Amino acid sequence: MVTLKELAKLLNVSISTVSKALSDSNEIGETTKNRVNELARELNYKPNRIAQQLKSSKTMVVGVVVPSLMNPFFAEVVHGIETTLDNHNYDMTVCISNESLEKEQRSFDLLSTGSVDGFIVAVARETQTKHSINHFNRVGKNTPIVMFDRVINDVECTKVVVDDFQSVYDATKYLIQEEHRKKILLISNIEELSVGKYRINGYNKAIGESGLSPNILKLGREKNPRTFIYNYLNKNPEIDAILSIDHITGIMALNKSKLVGKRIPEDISVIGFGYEDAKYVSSPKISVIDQKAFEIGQNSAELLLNHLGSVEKIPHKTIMVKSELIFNDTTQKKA
Amino acid sequence: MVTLKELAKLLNVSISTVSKALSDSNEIGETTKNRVNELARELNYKPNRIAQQLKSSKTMVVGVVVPSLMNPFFAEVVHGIETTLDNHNYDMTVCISNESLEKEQRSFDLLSTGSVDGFIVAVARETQTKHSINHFNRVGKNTPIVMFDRVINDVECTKVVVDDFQSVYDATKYLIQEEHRKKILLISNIEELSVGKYRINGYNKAIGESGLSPNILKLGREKNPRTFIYNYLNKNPEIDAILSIDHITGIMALNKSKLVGKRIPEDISVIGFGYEDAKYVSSPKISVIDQKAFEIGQNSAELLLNHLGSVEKIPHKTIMVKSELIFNDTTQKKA
DNA sequence: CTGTTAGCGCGTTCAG
DNA sequence: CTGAACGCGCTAACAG
Repeated sequence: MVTLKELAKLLNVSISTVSKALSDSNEIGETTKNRVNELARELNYKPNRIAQQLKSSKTMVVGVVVPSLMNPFFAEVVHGIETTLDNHNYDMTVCISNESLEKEQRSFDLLSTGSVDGFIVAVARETQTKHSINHFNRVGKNTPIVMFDRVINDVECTKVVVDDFQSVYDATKYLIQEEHRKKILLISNIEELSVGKYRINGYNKAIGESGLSPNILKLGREKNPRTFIYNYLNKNPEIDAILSIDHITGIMALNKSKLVGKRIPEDISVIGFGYEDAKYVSSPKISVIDQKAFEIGQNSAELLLNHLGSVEKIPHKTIMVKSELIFNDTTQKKA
Repeated sequence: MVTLKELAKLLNVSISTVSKALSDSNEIGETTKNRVNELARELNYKPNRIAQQLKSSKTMVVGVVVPSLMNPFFAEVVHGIETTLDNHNYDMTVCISNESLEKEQRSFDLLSTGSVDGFIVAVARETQTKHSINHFNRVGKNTPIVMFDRVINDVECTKVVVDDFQSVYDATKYLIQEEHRKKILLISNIEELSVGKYRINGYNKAIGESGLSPNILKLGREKNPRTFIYNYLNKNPEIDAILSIDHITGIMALNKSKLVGKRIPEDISVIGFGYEDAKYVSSPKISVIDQKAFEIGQNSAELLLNHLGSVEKIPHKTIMVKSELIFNDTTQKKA
């Protein structure tokens, strides 16, 4: 790596002259600037970012800590984050917590020692169930944190949440009022997460308001979710609508509905959750509550950059990204 | 952020004494060590990584440049990379090229100026079609590069490739010899990528050896691939097996086969490509050529770490990660 | 217009 | 056993 020092030596000028010349300071004469710039280009000089970071105590790097990248929702959020960060010349260090509290803590503690200017995080399952928040508070004192989707209310920081309650409430209402469904099954494998609870609450409220009775199938970490769903549908043929609150069980339920001989959407409506791409792998194309993952990522990054850009402390706020009920071919109303 | 200097001041000792005490140097007396360690813990002292990096000219960070994270194959590879890096206390900076040459170049040039110790990359589509390799050579002189999956032969670096040709050849042979299929359709949306071409070659060789005639459906960037597939299957009812060489069209074809009234796997066998999780969203569970994406990531990271760990130059090599034909429920042979 | 000096935070000689 | 001094590469205040 060629450094300022080398350039200075070769040109018989001082280091700071070179530095100033390269940053086009008006303290330096045209001729010297030209000499410097030419040699720099010739030798392909690039300032060492680490040294700049040490000097400025800014890294232009954001730490992104997510539970998984194999979950398409998180993958898309990260894509949104990257897009916005790139527009502002920031890089991102990605850590995958694997839903582990310990890993999440380690990532925060390591990166917070100068490696990043801020964090964007969706907290791990274990962190949420154990309600462990020390690492956030420890780090958050010096480094801004933005939480998205999986947030912890007790941590004071900026948050980007999904309208979990409302979106499921609305979808349930739709099934009741527009499609006149009577036996609506809610299906889930994330009932222990905060977002899962909000979504279930939305369902329960809508069901309660209509005098119907709830049917909830909680799969959790069930080993054979598909068999489980199949058996349930077989034993409960009166089910006339299925609403999934995660990105996978909706498609499973759709497939199993066909197997038990239901016509879709005539006999049974299906609404999935999470991301629009689900329609590519489902048949018929599944209708979904689209969480707008990309936007969530963009918003998270923008809010963080606001904090990084301003000198004084900005008050923390919580913004909500509205989901959209997208009608494809598993509901009676079509696109 | 608390620094060595602050600790030194509070304890009335010199900075270097604190530094040595914290690294448990035997130059320092027990009592001093204890005093230092206690205060350090109390004030939650953590060494500034940027300063360490500048000093050591090692960052313990790897740059990972991939075309996309929404493609589950790349998401899983990145997961594998992260797992291995984490075991060795490395972090990763992830850049998404979005298949753009310009973005890929920018990532390489920026990160190579001290930010990372090495790179792992799957080259962008545009880079591959334009065969632009200057940025790799420029950076590769000082910083080791590992390419995976989408590699460029002319660049001298370590490579991790998939047995694209062989895996598709074997799967085709299987369909011919074990299942006695006569009209095997190859379906693809990546025929312009190098890996796509290798896979098609594997198919053609197996077909040719058996005296059958090839049937290839190239979807490219087709807007309505599903309709396209449906129409094709309708017009060609003699098709008795489908082999997809990407991670998505196999599931589409499976769904459409059911729609045209085929029994699976009695009337028609389906083999998908890419990742085993595909079975969760397909019904019946799709049989696949599993690319071992996680292993590819692990291997890439390990090879890079070898280079980073050794002082002298290690010769570049190319390793191949073997895929596995996984039998689920869309082939006559079952798991 | 150019150079000297200092310092970001750390680790590591070398002197005492 | 402890401290002073230096340098990693860069920027910026301050002299000249």
